[in-house]
Amino acid sequence: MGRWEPDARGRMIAAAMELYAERGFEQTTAGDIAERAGVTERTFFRHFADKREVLFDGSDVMAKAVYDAVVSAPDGASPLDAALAGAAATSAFLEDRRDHAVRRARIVAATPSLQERELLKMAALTETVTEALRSRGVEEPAAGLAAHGAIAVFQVAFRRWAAEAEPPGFADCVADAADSFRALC
Amino acid sequence: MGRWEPDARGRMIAAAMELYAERGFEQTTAGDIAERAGVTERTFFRHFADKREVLFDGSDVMAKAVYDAVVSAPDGASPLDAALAGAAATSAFLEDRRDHAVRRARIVAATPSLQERELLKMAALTETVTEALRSRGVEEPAAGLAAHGAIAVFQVAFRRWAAEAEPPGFADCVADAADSFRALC
DNA sequence: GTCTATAGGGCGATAGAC
DNA sequence: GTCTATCGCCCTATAGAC
Repeated sequence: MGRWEPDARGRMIAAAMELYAERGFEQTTAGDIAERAGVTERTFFRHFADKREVLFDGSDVMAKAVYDAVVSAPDGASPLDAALAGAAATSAFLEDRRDHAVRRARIVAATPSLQERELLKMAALTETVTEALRSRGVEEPAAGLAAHGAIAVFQVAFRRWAAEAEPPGFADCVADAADSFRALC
Repeated sequence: MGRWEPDARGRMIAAAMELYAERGFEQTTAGDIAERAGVTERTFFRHFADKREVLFDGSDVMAKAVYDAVVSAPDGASPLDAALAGAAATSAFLEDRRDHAVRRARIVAATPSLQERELLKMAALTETVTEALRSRGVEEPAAGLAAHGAIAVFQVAFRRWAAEAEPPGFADCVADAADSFRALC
């Protein structure tokens, strides 16, 4: 056992989730989070660029997995199918954490400033999928449009998965949303 | 002529565009903008909720036009076609202001925090289109997915229209992007 | 760790329009 | 007189600099 309690980062994330849920994002100061986590305010800002970022830990790990899933989709897959393979890959990060995902989504939905950050991450993910498609030889504008479509499918799937009392698995929600998307055209 | 110069709001918007372009968003304080516009910092914040919002004046007027266009699309139009009518309606706000739109887009693209706000407006616009589709009797998830598709088409169309040296009209860019989108499925 | 500039909210005073 | 825009000063928290 070292000089500090272990997992300061995890404690800060947990403390932030609690406080944002209890009293709201704006009513929570960085100092409040640090205090509950047993660190100084300065330590909080060394781990997280800003107060929002604490709710987006690990989003680049998921982005990497999405990229790999798109790149390694079957050779014959259409641009849309390859992009949708990326959407499906997110289920590994959500399937067994529904409670946490729903609580987090509730906090984000209640706070415009957190929605903005979430949308920026989604836009970055769209860019990631676009890049992965281009590495498969897909040209613009098809690459960008297929990526946007896959992200829309993901969002619609997540909303249903979070809202329903007894939802099917997340992967099934993605598959259903993908079918609805294909039916559009 | 009264005590104050008229159109303080317009002067603040112009001053902000200039300063954000000259020295960047972060390097510009609200006081700088206010000073150049001949008002106090406090007046700036009375007109705009925050430093970002000054670049999004009139976005709700456009949202209203988009809503109306979707609602009044032909009776037989598919959900996607109705949503795309909304995307086409934005051309009235852009067609004759390419220079301004491009300068503004350049500033936004250079600043993550402005991108976040832009994405929030786009998400709100997606919600607007979704609502308009629902008022036409379109059910979820088709409404949300068609709305996302139309917004993607808009964004792809805008990017091309802004990037090309001698682009066709914005309406043509939307039509071309819509064709590419339909080809996805 | 300390120090500081800036964002952005609260509030009362003031000056004009009506 | 009322209503509204602007001002000026006070405040705290964020987040960057040192």
